[in-house]
Amino acid sequence: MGVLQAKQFNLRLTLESGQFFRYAEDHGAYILITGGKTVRVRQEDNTLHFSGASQAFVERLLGLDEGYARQCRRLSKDPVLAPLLRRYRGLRIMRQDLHEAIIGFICSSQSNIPKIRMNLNLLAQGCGAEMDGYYHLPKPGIALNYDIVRSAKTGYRAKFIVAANERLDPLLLYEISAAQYVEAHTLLCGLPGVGPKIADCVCLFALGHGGAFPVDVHVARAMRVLFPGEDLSTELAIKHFAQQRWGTDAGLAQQFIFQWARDSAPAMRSR
DNA sequence: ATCCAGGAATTTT
DNA sequence: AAAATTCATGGA
Repeated sequence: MGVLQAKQFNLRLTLESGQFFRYAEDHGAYILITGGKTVRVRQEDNTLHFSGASQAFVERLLGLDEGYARQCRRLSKDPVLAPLLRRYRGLRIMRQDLHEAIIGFICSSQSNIPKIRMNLNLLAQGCGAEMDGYYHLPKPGIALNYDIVRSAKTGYRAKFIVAANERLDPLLLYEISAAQYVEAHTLLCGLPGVGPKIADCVCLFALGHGGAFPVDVHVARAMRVLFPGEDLSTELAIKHFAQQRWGTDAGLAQQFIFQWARDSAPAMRSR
């Protein structure tokens, strides 16, 4: 058990913003099933009650480091972003387990959040690592059975998940985590089923590379609405524009833009 | 029924 | 090199 103060933090918004999939709801609290721990977290205003892991583990996972206020202050100077920051104040970037994030985001290709969560739940159950009544994803070095991955309804992604998992030994995982942003992105893109978008998701949500800017179909649409007149013809052009405009805060900006795009999806459907 | 979903790999211009 | 097609599956 533990208690910590967390100002400018919204647990629900952060967990349900599409960056993290291994959680379950339980009577107003969240169970986070990650990193070999089953963590229970509940927020009351600026107070966070937690159990199942150390305070340091919880703070790292949820992105509760200093620096958020400064990042928000810098991004608020952008008149386009300022209203989004006000609306979604407390939305943070998590720092997840690298191996779990890679598997999770391979599942994310051409999918949706509820289905990704279902895939990972089935995969964890199929691999059988139960703890505290919850099933955890297999750790690095545990070979994945293709039929089990396939039976998790991962579709055409199953072979990528198995093949990527084969390559993800502790040494490669360490090299990825120790690398700078661009090199980490390159290494990740070398994995089966990992392209530039998923590599940026991993860089941002697991490795803490604040300049990473994953461009999915929603963010691309939103960027073209928010910045008409700019050359945002390709995903790469959008990413470069964002990195030039927001630098190492680009990733946080992306998270606000993605949230806004989700909320206003119907209105943008015809773009 | 038909279409789309936080893309990437493969094949075809 | 750029553009089109394919890849499973669940939900609307």
